[in-house]
Amino acid sequence: MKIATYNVNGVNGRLPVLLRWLNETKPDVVCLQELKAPQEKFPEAAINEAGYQAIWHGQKSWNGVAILSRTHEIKELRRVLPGDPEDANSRYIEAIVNNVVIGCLYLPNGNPAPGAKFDYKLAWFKRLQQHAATLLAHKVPVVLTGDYNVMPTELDVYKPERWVDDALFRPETRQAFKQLVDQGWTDAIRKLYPKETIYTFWDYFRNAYGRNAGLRIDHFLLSPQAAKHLQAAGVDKEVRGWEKSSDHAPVWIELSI
DNA sequence: ATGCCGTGGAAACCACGA
Repeated sequence: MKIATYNVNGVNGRLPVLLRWLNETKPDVVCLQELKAPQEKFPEAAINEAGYQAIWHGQKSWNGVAILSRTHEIKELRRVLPGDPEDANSRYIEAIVNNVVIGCLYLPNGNPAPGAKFDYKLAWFKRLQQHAATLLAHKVPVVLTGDYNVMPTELDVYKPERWVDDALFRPETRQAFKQLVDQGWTDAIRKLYPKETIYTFWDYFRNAYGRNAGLRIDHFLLSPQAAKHLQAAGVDKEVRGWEKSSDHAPVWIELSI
């Protein structure tokens, strides 16, 4: 079972790239973030045509998340992260696919920090920790994936010293990610590649992709019941070099399920 | 050190992203 995550940065503007990537790599399940489309503007027909069912939670202009499945039925569990009824951002959607719980998330950026946006990021992180603990307690295969907007360690940043005050790399942010992982989750990429420089995002400008000035911010966290099935993981880095690409590249794992 | 680029939506610029 191949599961992928891709921050598309606009699902309609990105549609040709998304469809080409789906057709070339054919993941079984795909989590999308930053749809940047209201609920009724999701390109469902084109996704279906490509062989995928989909559930999604859209939002005008910003955010928006979706789960696609090629081979198995999608049973939606929720489309809101619990813990704050006031939070109207579409940043979380969760479903069971092939007996695996798939949580698709778009964690807030949090800049500028400090400030209200950073406070929102940390509060969202706390809610995610609480919900993740609930998921772990079920002792079933769970895959929590998406754009975490966190570089967990210095190995995940091309120039760590330049990012120390940034919301994606501040000590509070890294600490929150570590607390989450320490509940018992496995960071799939780091489990298989503990020492390698692996990025999932490159800025649009300053030739960041050409210079490999990247960040690793899109992650797969696996519950123990999922982690024991982990076979492979990687980044479809070449997609970032395609015409009209997102600033993120797709990331994927393969489970023996 | 910096939104220098890119997207969407409103309106011919602005918010936002990381």
